[in-house]
Amino acid sequence: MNYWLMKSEPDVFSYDDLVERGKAEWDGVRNHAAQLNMKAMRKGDLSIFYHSNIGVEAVGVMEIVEEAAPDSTDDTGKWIAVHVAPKEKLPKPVTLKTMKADPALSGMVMLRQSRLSVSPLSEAEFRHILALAKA
DNA sequence: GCCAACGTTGGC
DNA sequence: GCCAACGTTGGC
Repeated sequence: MNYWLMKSEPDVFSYDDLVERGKAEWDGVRNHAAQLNMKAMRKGDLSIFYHSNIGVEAVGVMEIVEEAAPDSTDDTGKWIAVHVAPKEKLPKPVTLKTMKADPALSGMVMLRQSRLSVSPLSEAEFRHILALAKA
């Protein structure tokens, strides 16, 4: 099982929107590195849902429920998307500031490449973020 | 609103 | 194939 972190601007699509919908296509990703990460996702993988721009914090956990398939918002046929479903809302959001300040998370890909919208997490990083959310 | 990081485009 | 110009993302 692998772990991921995916970003969305909450005024466009928030974790609560995902909860309301129950299941959603993670579409609109137009970056090759992020696409490669999505192609590597397997059913059952878990991902942190992160709110960029507004909030700037990890807010929930979601599960990959369908692996890479053509992005329905793309008419060139070049881009893929996965489907996700909400798993757990974090009891307390974990802010970017907190993650940056935590030595246990210093290797996080997202911290090193802030513009990458879909990035991998190690199992230790994933568990650590959950622990921070419950502290 | 500004700016840094970085991806893409296009001229050569 | 290089690199300058430009656009976008995302934090502050």
